Amino acid sequence: MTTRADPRSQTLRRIYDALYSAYGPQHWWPARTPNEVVIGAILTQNTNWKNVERAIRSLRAARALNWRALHERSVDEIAELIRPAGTFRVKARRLKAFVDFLYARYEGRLTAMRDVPLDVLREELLSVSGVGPETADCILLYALGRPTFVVDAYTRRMLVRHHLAPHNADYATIKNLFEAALPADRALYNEYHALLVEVGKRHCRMRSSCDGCPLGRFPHDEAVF
DNA sequence: GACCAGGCACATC
DNA sequence: GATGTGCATGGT
Repeated sequence: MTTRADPRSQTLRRIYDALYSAYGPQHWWPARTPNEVVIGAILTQNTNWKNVERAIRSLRAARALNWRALHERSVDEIAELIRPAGTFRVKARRLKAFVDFLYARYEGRLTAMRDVPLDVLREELLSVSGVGPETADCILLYALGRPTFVVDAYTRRMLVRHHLAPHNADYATIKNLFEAALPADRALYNEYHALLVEVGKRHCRMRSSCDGCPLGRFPHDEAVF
């Protein structure tokens, strides 16, 4: 069991401070509305965010960037609109699965989820086809404002590089590492994840280097991913 | 032309 | 229950 007194917890808090000092507030998630957050969370699966933006613009131009439209349109129609996001047939099915769930359980409104306990809601989201742990946590944190830590590929890389987790640590283990180290604060979880993406994009992907990385003073390997 | 990007479901062992 | 594979675009 990890506790807040665990040296690793202290390191995770120091890493947050270092990232925040270096980059400042990130103003995440990059979406205009909670609905867009959910749609973006599904579209960004294994996909560069720029391609997601194209797909979201396409949906908006077709007046399909809302639950009613997605509920009424066919999977094939949605697929054509989101083509730039890649794996578009799969993602069209997943958007459809989510909107079907939203209508079946919450009258087609995210706001109707307001009074559902976090753990219950998380399980419900995970039961939707196409919503795995990361997508569920993105929805909970960024669309619904719930304090749940989002673990993505950058988060995992950072932890492995800095010897804070083994490369094969599963999602729940990594999530618990952060949640044990930090108070259950929505704004803090939001900012930390966003900062990890920023440092990851700059320093922790293929052909990037550790030069100038704000985490340089923390023990790490300069591995290439 | 190869490789990668803010995962997930499904098949198979 | 661990591991492998398909999905498919646009950028580098």
